[in-house]
Amino acid sequence: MKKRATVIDVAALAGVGASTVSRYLRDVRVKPAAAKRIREAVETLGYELDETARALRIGRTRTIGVILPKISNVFFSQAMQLIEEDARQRGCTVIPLTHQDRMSQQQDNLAKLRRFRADGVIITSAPGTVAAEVQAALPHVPIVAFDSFLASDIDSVLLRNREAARMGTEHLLGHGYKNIACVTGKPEIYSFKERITGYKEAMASRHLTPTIITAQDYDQLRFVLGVALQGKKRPTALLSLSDFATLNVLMTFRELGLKPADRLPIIGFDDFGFAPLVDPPLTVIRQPIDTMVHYALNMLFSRIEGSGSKEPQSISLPGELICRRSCGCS
Amino acid sequence: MKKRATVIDVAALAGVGASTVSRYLRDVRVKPAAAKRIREAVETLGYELDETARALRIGRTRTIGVILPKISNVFFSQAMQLIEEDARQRGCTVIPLTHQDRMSQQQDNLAKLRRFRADGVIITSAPGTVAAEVQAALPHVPIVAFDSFLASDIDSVLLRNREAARMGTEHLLGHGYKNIACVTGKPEIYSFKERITGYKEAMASRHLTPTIITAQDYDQLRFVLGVALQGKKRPTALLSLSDFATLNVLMTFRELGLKPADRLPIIGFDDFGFAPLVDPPLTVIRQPIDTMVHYALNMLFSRIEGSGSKEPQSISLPGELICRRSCGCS
DNA sequence: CTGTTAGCGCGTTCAA
DNA sequence: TTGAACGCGCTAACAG
Repeated sequence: MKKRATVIDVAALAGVGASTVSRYLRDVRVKPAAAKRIREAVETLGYELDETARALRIGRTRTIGVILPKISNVFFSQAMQLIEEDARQRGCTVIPLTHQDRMSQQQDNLAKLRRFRADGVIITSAPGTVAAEVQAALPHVPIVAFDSFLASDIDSVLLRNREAARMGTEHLLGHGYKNIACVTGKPEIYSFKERITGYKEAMASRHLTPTIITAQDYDQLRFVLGVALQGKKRPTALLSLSDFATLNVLMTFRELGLKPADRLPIIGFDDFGFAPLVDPPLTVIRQPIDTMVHYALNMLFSRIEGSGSKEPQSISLPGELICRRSCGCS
Repeated sequence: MKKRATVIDVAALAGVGASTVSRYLRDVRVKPAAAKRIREAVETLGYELDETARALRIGRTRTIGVILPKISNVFFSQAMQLIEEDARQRGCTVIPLTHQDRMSQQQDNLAKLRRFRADGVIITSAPGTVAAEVQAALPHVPIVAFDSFLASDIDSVLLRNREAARMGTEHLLGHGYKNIACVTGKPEIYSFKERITGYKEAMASRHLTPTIITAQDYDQLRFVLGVALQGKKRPTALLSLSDFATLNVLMTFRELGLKPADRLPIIGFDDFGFAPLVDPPLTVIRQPIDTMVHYALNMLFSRIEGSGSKEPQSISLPGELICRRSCGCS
């Protein structure tokens, strides 16, 4: 079991000093003859840079942390995929950490990133998060909030949640539905809160009373939905704030034995593979995930590289209404 | 901008030696009085261990790499979620690296894990992978193959793919369908290859001719499917080897304007949220993802801790047929 | 049980 | 341009 080669071994074999090897590895000018010998030495020894040693020395780990509620979720798994690809192209690795909407777990995540000296972090914060605490937990580490907002002095990129929810609600109103209910899990989550506001705004503009159907967990949500859909003042259309909420609505339709024709018109958030395949095909509000990730990483890396120590900015992108038939359009 | 505290700072403030602090941090016995002073010093200085320095010193990073085709995929995103949770409980962090079924990208991933000194790796290898190369790329690093097989001397955990595909096919045969076609993307992927074999075995046992409907990318698959479903000798039932393939089959049904009643009976792999909601509800073969992840991490960590330097083992778990209606069951 | 000391592998002075 | 020497923050060996 021979040990792995170090710069010193390479230096010895190439007949140069260790620092010359170091320079060569970092693309600093080195005399061509030396460079050639070093290259050969690296080759024969199978030398490979040790990132942990480099990290200790220069204080940068080439690692970014991603704190999010859950990876197994269409929206976040797509975001993670894009983040990983982007980070890879920049020579960085990604550390995903989930908090499952629990503050204590988010604190653990922050502490872990501190110990691992992440160069930057992207965070979709848990409900109840205090911006200052996050800031304090990661001193001098660039942070960008993703799909959530922390404070005006922290970069963020998100969907124009209120506007998107208003758009969806108004589309339904345009079809003549009045008694539109809004269904969502965990209404204390930032983006849901915003969407609820947008929905209420749209309802208020027509002097209609908003109805929020919600529950802490999804089993309970299904129960509440069942009750609401069979009640006397049952809604005539639904705005669902997430793919998961939509799934539960459709499950409830099914459990209630509602035929496609008898199902309530519905618009959901997030476009996912099976949206066109349910009956009737689902009208959704799509989030521009790729653009969101793109902006988020650009902002993060420009902070990390210190190049742009400009004003913190908050980028918000519009949702796109993808009309299929569940909203009442033909 | 004050610098972060180090063990030395803590030691000085507590009036002890640096190694005592180190011992305290690692839960090695320290005199209670000293422990108390150290605890206070840590508190007032806001000291936090530097994992990069520790990693350099002890040669372990408390990090495991996960190489997989793509995160945005129901199966893998669920697996990643479970891996992250499990690793967190063991005090480790996870580095996900995707290869998108490309060998060159997989090589890059392996090299990256080598530079970052990952303590272990879980890999769903790209088609064409040579076990020895992976082995050589990560000398002395425990590896476990997940949802793929590398070599008999490398731990692995996978679905009993052949058996599962046979079971699905036989279920369809039991309903009286003869001309069953198997649809899949990238048939060179390990688990698909195995499933194809299982399908063929089942067909052969009844002296029936197998038909594989496949294509390199999914747009093309949809085209091929369209042709196959309208041809003269069109199949009377379908076995779909992945959720993504199933999605494309259903899309094709839709593009062809087939009414639910006219759709071919189908059994798919992977149970996903919307499976019960398509029309007719989808019969699927569920993979026990949680159990698979559980075994994989147990094996990996027992190698990392060196406790069990026992024989390499290959664990294979049965799939579960979840009968809904798309298979012809009522 | 504790403190002192010597590196882990690298990048970075600084003098040559 | 280059090499020697030092130190990033931590743990392990050793002597007390």
